[in-house]
Amino acid sequence: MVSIREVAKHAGVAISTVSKVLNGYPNISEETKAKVQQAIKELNYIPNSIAAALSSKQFGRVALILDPKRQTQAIDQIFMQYLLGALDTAQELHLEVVTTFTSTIADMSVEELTGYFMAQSVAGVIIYGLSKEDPTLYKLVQGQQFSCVVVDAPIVNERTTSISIDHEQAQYDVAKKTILDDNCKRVLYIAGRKDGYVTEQRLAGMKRLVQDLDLTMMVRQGDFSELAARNIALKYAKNKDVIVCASDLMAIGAMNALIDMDIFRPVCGFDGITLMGYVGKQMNTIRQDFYGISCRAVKEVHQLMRGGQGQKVTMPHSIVKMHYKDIII
Amino acid sequence: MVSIREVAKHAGVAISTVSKVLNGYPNISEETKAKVQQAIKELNYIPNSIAAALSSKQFGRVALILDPKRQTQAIDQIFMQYLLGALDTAQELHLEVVTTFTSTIADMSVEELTGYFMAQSVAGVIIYGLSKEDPTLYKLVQGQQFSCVVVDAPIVNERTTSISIDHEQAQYDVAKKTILDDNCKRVLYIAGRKDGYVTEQRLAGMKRLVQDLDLTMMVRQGDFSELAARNIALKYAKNKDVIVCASDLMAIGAMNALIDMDIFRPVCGFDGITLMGYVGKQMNTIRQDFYGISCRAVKEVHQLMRGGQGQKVTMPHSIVKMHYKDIII
DNA sequence: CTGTTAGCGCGTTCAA
DNA sequence: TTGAACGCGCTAACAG
Repeated sequence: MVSIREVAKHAGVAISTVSKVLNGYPNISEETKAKVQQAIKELNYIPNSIAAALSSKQFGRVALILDPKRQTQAIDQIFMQYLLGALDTAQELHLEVVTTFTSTIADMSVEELTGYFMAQSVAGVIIYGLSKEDPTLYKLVQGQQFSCVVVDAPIVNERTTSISIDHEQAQYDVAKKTILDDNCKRVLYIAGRKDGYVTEQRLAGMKRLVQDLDLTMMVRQGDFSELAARNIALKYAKNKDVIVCASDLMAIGAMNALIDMDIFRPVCGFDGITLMGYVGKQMNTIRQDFYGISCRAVKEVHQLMRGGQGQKVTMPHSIVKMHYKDIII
Repeated sequence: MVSIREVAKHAGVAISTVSKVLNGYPNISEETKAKVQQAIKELNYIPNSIAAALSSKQFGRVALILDPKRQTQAIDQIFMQYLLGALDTAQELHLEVVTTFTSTIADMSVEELTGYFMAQSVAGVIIYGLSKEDPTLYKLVQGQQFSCVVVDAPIVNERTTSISIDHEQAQYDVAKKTILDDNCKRVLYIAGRKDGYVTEQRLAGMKRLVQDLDLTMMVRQGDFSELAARNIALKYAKNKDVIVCASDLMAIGAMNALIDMDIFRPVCGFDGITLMGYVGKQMNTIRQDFYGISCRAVKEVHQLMRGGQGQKVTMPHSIVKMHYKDIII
C-alpha cells in the first residue's frame, strides 16, 4: 500500500507538502506541485480516506439516511435512484458516504445519534423524506451540529439545505391535466400520511385547484398504502368523477379497485415509478428525477461542509403518462 | 466526543484494557470487565470505527459490490434486499460497510482496485452476481488479498466463500411443476446472459429435466432482458407448449408477448420479485430470500476476516405462484 | 492479568 | 514556500 510518505520521498518533498497539493491549498509553487502530481501518478497513489477523516474533522464523511419500507418493495426503485445519485456524486467530489437505514438508528436519542455520527467522522447528513414526527432526526437537523440536507422537507437554517420539487405545484399540475381531460367535477383525493411534509403541500395544491376549477373534493388519508387506497376507492369512488392519488402505489390500488367494481374513473398518481407502466392502465403521474435530486443533495452538503449557507432548492418536475412501451427495454 | 481515553480514566484502567474488553479479548478479569462496561454505559461511549479501521488492518471494513442495472429498475427490489440484509447484519457484528456500485470501479485495473480498497481499510468484499467475464473482480477474488464472499458465483478458495441457492435444482423444480401442471412436451427455454454463472447452472437443471421427463427443448439467450424475452417469445412460442424463463422479468416479457399474440402458454419465472404479482397473470417462480442470503454473506465475510476458511454455502429456495393478493399490503 | 508504547496515514500548526 | 513535529482514536506487541 503506497502512502503519502512514499509519495513525498519520491517527489523529494515533505509529507505536508504532498498533503497541501492534495487538498488544493495555496502557497505551493507550480514547480513542486507538478513534481508531486507526477509522483502521485507514477506511484498510483490513492489517499487513505480513513486516515484523512480521522485526522481532520472538517471534511468528514456524509451519512445518507434512507427509510425504505421493508414491506412495500414496489418503490425500492426510488431509493436505489437516491443511492445511485448520491454515490456517483460523492465519488466525483471525493466524499465518503455511509449508507444508513432508519431502522439502524431508530431507537437512538439525539445525543446517541450525534455520538454515533461523530464516532464515524460524519460531518454531513442527507435525510431523504424526513417525517414530521421523527423527533430525533428533527432535533438533529435543528441542532446544527452537522451540515444537513433534507430531501422533501421544508427545513432551512444556517447549516441545513432543503431540496425538493414543488409538490404543491406538481400536484396541481397533474390533477388539473387529468381532470380537464375528462371534464370532471367531483374529486376523490387520496392523500399521503399525515406526518409527511409533502402530504400537506400536495393537499394545498389540490385545494388551490378545487378553487380555480370550481370542483368539489373529498379527502381521505391513504397513508401511501396501496391497500388503504384500494379500500378508500372501493368505498367512495362510485359517486366521484376522478380519483387523484398522492402516490403511484395508491393510484395502482385505486385503479385495481375500480377494475374490481367494473367502473371507469380517471386516476392519477405521483412519482413516476416503473411499476406504473406494468399495471395495464395508463395513468398520468408526476415524474421526479430522484437520481438528479440526490446528486444535487450531495453537492449541497458538500457546500455546507465547506462553510456554505443553508438554502432552499427547488428541482423541476414533469407530467407523464406511463406506458408499458416506455418501460420495456 | 467521548474517546477511549476518557473511558479508561473513568474506569481507572489503561486504554488498552478498554480496547480489550471492547473487542472481547481473553485474559481480562470479570471485575475489570464490569468496571469498564459500566464506564462505557455511563459515558455513552461509542467506539470510533474510523480509528479502529485505521489502526487495525485485520478487522477492517467490508465493501459491498452491487451491479444494479441503471435501466431495468423493476429489479431494484433485489438490490435493496441485499443492502438491507447486509447493513442489518453488519451492524449486529459491528462491521462497517462501504456500499459500492460496479460503475464506480468499472475502469480500474486489479491493482488500482486493490489500492482503492486498501486505502479505505477494506478487508472484506462481498460481490453480488459476479459476471464470468469481469476479469478485474475475478482476479481480485483469486488474488486472495481480501476476504471475499461471492453471491451466485461458484468460486471457493482459502479466503473466498460462495453463497447461493442451488440454481440447478431450483430451475428444475419450478419448470417441472409448471410443465406437469399442463402436461407439456415442447419447451422454449429463455436463458440468461452467457457470462453469468447462474445461467449455466439453470440451463443444466433444464437439461436434466428434459431427460427425466422426455421433453424437447429449444434454448435462446434472453440476456435477462424483458424486451429480448418478448421478442423470443413472439418468434418461437407458437409451436411450443410452455415457456420457461430464467428470470421474472423475462417471464413478464414473454407473457406479454403471448397476450399480444392472443395465445395461451404456461410461463414460469425465477426470482420472486414483487412485480410478478402486478402483471395480471399468475406465474410460478422461484422465490429466493435475498435478504437472508445477504445476511449470511456478511456473517461469512466476518468469519473469513477472522481467519476462517472459504467454503460453499447453499441457501434454500421455494416455489411460489405470485398473486396480487399476496403482494398488496 | 494489566499497563506502556509504538505506530496506522494523514491534516495542521508553527518554525525555518 | 517548505518541512518537522504533534495528534486524531484506536489496536497490538511487549513488558511488567
